[in-house]
Amino acid sequence: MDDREESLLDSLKAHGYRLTKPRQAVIRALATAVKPMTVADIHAEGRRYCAELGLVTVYRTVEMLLALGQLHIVHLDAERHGYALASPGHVHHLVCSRCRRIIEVTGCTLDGFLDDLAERTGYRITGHRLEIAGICPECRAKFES
Amino acid sequence: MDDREESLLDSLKAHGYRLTKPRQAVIRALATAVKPMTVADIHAEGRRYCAELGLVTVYRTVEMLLALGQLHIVHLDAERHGYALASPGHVHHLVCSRCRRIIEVTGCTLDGFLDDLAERTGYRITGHRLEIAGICPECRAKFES
DNA sequence: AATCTAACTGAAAAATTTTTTCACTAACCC
DNA sequence: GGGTTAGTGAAAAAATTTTTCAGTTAGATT
Repeated sequence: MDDREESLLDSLKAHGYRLTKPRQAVIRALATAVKPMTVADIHAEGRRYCAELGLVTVYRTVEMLLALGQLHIVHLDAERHGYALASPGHVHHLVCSRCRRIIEVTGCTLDGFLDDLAERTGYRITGHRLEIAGICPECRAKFES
Repeated sequence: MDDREESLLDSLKAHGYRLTKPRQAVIRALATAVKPMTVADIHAEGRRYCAELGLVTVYRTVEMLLALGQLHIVHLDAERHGYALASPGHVHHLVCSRCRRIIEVTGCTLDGFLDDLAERTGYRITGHRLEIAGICPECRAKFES
C-alpha cells in the first residue's frame, strides 16, 4: 500500500466513513492505475481485490471520493470520462492519446492570463481545468518510428 | 441567420451533405444558444424550428458536426457535457457556473508552458483543452449582493 | 470475545441515455 | 417533374446510471 492509498484511507476514517473491503478495493484500483479509470475499469480492476465488488458500490465510492475532493474527473478525448486520484494542490493532467497513460502536471502559468480575462469580461474566475493531450515517450518510440 | 450559421451550412454542402430541415434546425439551435447545449437541449430547442425533429437525428448531426470540427465538446461541472459551435482558430470557453452562459476565450498563453512540459516529460504535446469556470457579470449582480 | 446497530452491501428493478434497425421521406441532380 | 439515394423518425435494443431493499459487516460497547 503506498502513501497515497494510506492517507486516503485515513481521510475516509476522519470523515466518519467505514473502511469496508469493497471501498478498499476501489481505492486500491485507483491507486494502482496509471490511466484515468472509468467506472467499468474500476469495477473490473477492483474485483481483483474484492471478488464480490458490485458495480453499484463503485458508483457510490466514486461519488464519495469526489465529494471529499480526492478524485479528479479526467475527460477523455471523446465524450467519455474517467477518474484519477487527486494529488494535493493544483494539478492538471497530461494524457497520452494512444495508451491513456497520465502524468500530473503542476505549475501551470495561467494566473496572469486569467486575471486579464477577469478584467476583460467582468467574470469572477473561480477555477479552471486544463487537459493536455500528447503522445508519451513509449508510444512515440513504438509508433513514430 | 447569422454569418456563422450560414458558413456552417456552406460547409455541409461542401462536404457533400444534404441540407435537410432537421439538420438546419439543429444548427440553428446551436447557433442561437448562449450556453453549451446537451443533446436533450438541442432536441427541445430544435423542435422550435422543425417540429418533428427526432432525437436520433440530433445525435447524428452532432456526430457529423464534431467530425467536421465545427463543434466543441464543453464539459460541464460534473460529468455532463454539452456542445457549442466552434469558432475558427484556437479558442477556449469561459462558462458561468450559475447560468451556464459561455463566452469564447482566445489568446491563451500556454505555449511556453507546454514547450517546457514537452521537454520535461518527453511527451509530444498534440493539443490541450482549457475550460474556465466563473460567475458572469449578470449573475454576480444578482447573487453577490 | 460476544453483542448490538446503523452504515454499507450486492442483486434486481427501474430509469435514463445512446445506438441500431428499418420502412418511409425528401433533397438534389438530371 | 421524376428518380435515386442520403437522410429521416419511430421503435427496439443495448448500455449506462440510479433506486430500492433485504441481508451483511465494520466498529463501538460492553
